[in-house]
Amino acid sequence: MSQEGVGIDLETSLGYLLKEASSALRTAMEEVLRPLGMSVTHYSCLELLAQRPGLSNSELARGAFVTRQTMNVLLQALERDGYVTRPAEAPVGKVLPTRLTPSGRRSLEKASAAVRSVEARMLSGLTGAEQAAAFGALKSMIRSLRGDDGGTRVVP
Amino acid sequence: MSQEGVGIDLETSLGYLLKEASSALRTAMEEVLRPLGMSVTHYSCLELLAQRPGLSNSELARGAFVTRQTMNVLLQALERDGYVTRPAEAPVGKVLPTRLTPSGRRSLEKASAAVRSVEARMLSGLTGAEQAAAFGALKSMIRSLRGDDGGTRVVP
DNA sequence: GAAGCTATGTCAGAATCCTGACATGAGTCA
DNA sequence: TGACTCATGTCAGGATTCTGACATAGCTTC
Repeated sequence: MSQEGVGIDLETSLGYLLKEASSALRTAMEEVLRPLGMSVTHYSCLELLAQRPGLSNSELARGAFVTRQTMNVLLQALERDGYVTRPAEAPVGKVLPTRLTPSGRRSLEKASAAVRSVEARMLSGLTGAEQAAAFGALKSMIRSLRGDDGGTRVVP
Repeated sequence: MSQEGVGIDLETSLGYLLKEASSALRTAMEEVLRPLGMSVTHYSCLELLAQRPGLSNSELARGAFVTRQTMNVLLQALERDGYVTRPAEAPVGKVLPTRLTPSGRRSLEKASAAVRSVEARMLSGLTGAEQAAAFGALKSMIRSLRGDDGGTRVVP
């Protein structure tokens, strides 16, 4: 069957499959994070800070694939609840380096374990070689879509 | 370096890479669709209808990864602008089968060509074998995340 | 036939996220 | 030094999407 020349064949489109996989992953993450009272963006922010302490608001936003404004309101809430800290004044420029508090680190631990189990389930049907191949393919797709090979990356 | 046992290593996480690739694809699609006055969901709806005429509102929502309510407001706008048609009364049950109008089909043609070029660019650095491997890996991930192998699929 | 379950279309309200805009600080170049 | 460009943090408004809820239709089971 396929298509008669017009349109994109959704059954064989890697783009559609990419969206489908990403959607399924997000749904699965939401399911395990909801009992912890945490959203995906919420978790992403904490995980980023655990690996790169001192990240700025804008860098966190890029790393979590949201805008600066969205990350800003999230950070204000996290700061109010005592999960992260930001200096009152910027040590240099306008950048406010953010750090996890012990409370934030504790909160992240449970969430991270939950997300790790989701990722393990996602990869359960793949061999190590297949995972490596998928990794390389995704890297290539991102590079091609972005146009340039360089660019600012929060997670290189 | 990597991680000291805690958390997910974002540099090697396939989940993070999946989100990154999906985000890059969405951004690229938005860029080419904006000049046509079309959003990604807008385009997805039209493309789905071109391949599966008579799809219902709920089925379109599942295929475009949004809720029924979101697709409903979109369909009302598309119907008002003459891109799709729905019968005033359901021929059977409550399901209203939706179809593209000639105007909608014309509108889709340009958008589809633009999206096709984005997908081609995305895959430009991959061989056919690599694309096939990525396809299989993504299929496996989706199957594992969903838990069951069956389930209702709009695009099988 | 009646009861129960699921799925659909739709409405209303709320939460989320983004676009636009502004002032400020750092780096670059003449 | 001064002008220019770029990035950052932040505020306000608006657009988009989701959650919750309702009535209804079909299917299954008794």
